[in-house]
Amino acid sequence: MNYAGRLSAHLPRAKRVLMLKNDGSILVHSDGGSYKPLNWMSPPCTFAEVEVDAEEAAGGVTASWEVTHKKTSDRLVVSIFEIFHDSSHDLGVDPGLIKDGVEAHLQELLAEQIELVGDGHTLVRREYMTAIGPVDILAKDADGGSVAIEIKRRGGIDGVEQLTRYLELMNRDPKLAPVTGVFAAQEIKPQARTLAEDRGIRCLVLDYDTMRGMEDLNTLF
Amino acid sequence: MNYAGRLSAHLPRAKRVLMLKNDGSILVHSDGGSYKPLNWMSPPCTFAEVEVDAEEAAGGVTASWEVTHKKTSDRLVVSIFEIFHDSSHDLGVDPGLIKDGVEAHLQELLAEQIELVGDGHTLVRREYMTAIGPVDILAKDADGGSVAIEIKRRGGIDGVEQLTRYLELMNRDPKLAPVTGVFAAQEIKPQARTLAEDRGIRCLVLDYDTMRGMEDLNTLF
DNA sequence: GACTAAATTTCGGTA
DNA sequence: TACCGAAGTTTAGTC
Repeated sequence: MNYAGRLSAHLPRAKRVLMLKNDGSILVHSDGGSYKPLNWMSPPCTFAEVEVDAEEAAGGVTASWEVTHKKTSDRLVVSIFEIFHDSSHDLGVDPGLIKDGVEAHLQELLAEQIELVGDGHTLVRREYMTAIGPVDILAKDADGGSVAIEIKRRGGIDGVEQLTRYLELMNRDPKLAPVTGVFAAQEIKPQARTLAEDRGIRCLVLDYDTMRGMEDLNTLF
Repeated sequence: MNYAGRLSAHLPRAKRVLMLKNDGSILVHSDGGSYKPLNWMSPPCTFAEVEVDAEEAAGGVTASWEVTHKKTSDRLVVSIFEIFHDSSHDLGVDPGLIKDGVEAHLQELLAEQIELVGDGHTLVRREYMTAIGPVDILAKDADGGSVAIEIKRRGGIDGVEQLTRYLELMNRDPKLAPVTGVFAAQEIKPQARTLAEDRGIRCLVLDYDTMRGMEDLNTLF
């Protein structure tokens, strides 16, 4: 199997699972690893069975598939030696996945429990818009100073950079300045913490389960 | 189907393709989209068939699977209503994919053709280590000034941020300072270009095919 | 449609 | 093993 497109890749002959989807896309899976296939072609693409030339046939190839992307020039060529099993099914339209409990939920919880950021803090608003994008939470501290909060599930350097950009911009606005920053995440990487604290940004580790428990209490009483 | 772990997710009843790998992991695919499954459990994990209780059985559930992660508490519960087709195969160990032509190759080519950055430029070294990570290429310009080059396949804002961090640090080093920055990519997003130029970082669009052609010429002569 | 940021990211390399 | 950055990332949301 050979792929040519954004890179070139070759996959040696072996027993594999090929999944052909209804939109012409194809996945080539091995018996391990995570959900990422060894090789694939994303839709929109077209599937075509091509003639096997004499040389290939002599090498044991019984069929050859060519899957080409409709927009880019990406191309995947599959050489079939032997088919151990073949099965086709009509699946119909999928109702889709319902998710719950991602970053948005963390943001919601922290907005409700803004005192976790510090005593006397009050919520101004969630998704406070700036020229370069929305700040997750804007709050005020006990002294009335602005506090910009960036929330992440896992806090890395990129999140600190993002918050730094917001702070830089917001501090140019005389109605808001001075604005301090809080970097809140379920888990904060050491390098991100170092960078944040070096820039005067406070770090806050969030316990999702505890916060959810608090919410349940608030609902009860 | 219900997943509880890093988030909670529910997948309504529908006809789907379930792939059970040898390591106990499971993928749930629909008939469209890209290679990412609707739901899954990554290895290492254990697969177990559990008893169907009376209520579920009354609702049409014929089998129930529970896939649990071995380290985290992630759990995926699959309720089987009907099996349209079932097939099992031993795939053996996979030889794996051979890749060629990624960012590393771009870096290699630009190091060989460093004059593309500017007349009189010379290579100092690739993967120049700093305290916060390796700079892709360190070079010197015609006047002997240091030049830090960050290479990306597709140049976005995050790449500019990365280079900015390196430049900030390197300019504190009297042996290197002043260090100028070059942001090199096959494609540079307009917003990334604006940000880079605003910070005095030069942008350089690389033509992979041309550079590869040059390499072929260098190999010939 | 272009671009940004998140992802149950996964994957590979390095300290 | 932990951490960081790239990925043929994919995906979702916003402008």
